[in-house]
Amino acid sequence: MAVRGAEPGVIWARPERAGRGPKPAFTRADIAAEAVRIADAEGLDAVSMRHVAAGLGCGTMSLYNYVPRKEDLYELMVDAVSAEHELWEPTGDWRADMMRVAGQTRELMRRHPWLPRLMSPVYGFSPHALRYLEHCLACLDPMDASYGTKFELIAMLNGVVTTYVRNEIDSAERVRNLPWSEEREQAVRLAYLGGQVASGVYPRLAEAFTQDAGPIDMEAVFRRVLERVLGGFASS
Amino acid sequence: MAVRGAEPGVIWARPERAGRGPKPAFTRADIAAEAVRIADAEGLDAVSMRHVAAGLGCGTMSLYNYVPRKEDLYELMVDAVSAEHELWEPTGDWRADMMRVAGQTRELMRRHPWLPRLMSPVYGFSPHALRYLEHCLACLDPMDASYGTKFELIAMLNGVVTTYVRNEIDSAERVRNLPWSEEREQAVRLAYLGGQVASGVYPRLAEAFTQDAGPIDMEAVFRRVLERVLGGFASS
DNA sequence: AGCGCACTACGTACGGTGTACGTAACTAAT
DNA sequence: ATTAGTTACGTACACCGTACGTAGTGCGCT
Repeated sequence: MAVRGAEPGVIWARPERAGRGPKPAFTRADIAAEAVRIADAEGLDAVSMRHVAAGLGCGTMSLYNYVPRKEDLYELMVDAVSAEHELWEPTGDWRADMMRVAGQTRELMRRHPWLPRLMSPVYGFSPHALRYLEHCLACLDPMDASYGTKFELIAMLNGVVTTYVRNEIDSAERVRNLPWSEEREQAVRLAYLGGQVASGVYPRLAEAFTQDAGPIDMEAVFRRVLERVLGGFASS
Repeated sequence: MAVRGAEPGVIWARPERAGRGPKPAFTRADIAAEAVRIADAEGLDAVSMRHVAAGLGCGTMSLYNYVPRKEDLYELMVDAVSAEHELWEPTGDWRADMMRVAGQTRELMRRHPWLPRLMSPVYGFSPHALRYLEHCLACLDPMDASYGTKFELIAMLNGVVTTYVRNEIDSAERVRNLPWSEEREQAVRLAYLGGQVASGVYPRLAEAFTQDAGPIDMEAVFRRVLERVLGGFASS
């Protein structure tokens, strides 16, 4: 009888293929690809064990031979798309390089809108994540700082990008999924907000809302915020 | 017959009490408090409509009179604990004040470890969130910047704190929940990581791991990172 | 005063989820 | 050839969110 999930931790630690029984019908890559396909097409919530198994053309429980828990399936997915990170020869300008890294991460998340929800530093040690980390460190070679500081910078940058893109995506998705129209939703929200602000309890918010009427250039905000973060690290 | 969820958006827009029928048995605050109690005691996953209803001593479906969708229950929870934010008279030193805000947010999230998972800027307009925002703006009065920049700063700070605390909590929770021992888990992870790093494909990672042997002072890291972010905004 | 209606309350039911467990087929090592 | 470890997968369980129907309640209007 199989060990059935008694093994600890990291899925990457166990060999993909055990020597003994009949040869597996799928690779981890197959499974990850199918899960990613589903998530891209129908959203993360559509990624269920049954659904993925059906997509692969096998029984639901067969999946558990490859993936001990659903969490591990998520980990496979994150690793799979992390492979899309394009790596390049560092230019020597670490700030520019890190900006480029951030931009790529952002593009990655836009291609796979479910990524931010799964991004957690706990998943930080998959093979492709290691490649990515090494690449970041290479870009940071010219930076005069300890590895500790560099890790802080990388974690920070990832965190900021994740948070930022998550906002973008979540609001967009929420608007798309709601049954009533976007205008109706926005009208209700604005009416409520206006009412609250008009109460006089929030004078600064009130002032800000009369002031900031124009639409905001998200692209510019993104770049500016990142520049600031990098600036914070450069000065030290 | 009741309207049954055909109303759009924000739960805060609809009045807590309608004039017509029998008076509701609970307030939103009651419901939020119960949900928070459960989440604190048994984790966010234990917060189900059935569970909350049982805790309140009413039928499951009765909850839907107060809370159109589960997402709104989450929104109530976030607002409820946001009330714990202590507000003070700004000191005039906006960097110090914002550091204090961040520290409080962190404490809040440690008291309610499920908070980071629910924190999303989409929930940014609950009554207590507005209070919090106004307070931040008050702290930022001495800062020479547009409201746009100030909002960017606040969002950024929240994002960083959330990301940071989420790491702390998620890793802790993961370790606590796993059936095998922490040492075994860490041993497996380290063995795997060591093997990967020893392959020679990640020279910088290898160097970093031989170097950074000591335990890291999370408190110091937290403060340092925040200082950097604030520094990035101060210089502009 | 009394009618009607908007509201509360709540049981039932449906379609979904993750996954524990039992069983049968298969193959590599002994 | 035997056997032990693996793969495959169907069944079953305990949960989830919530659509819907129905009964009771009391405010607002006529």
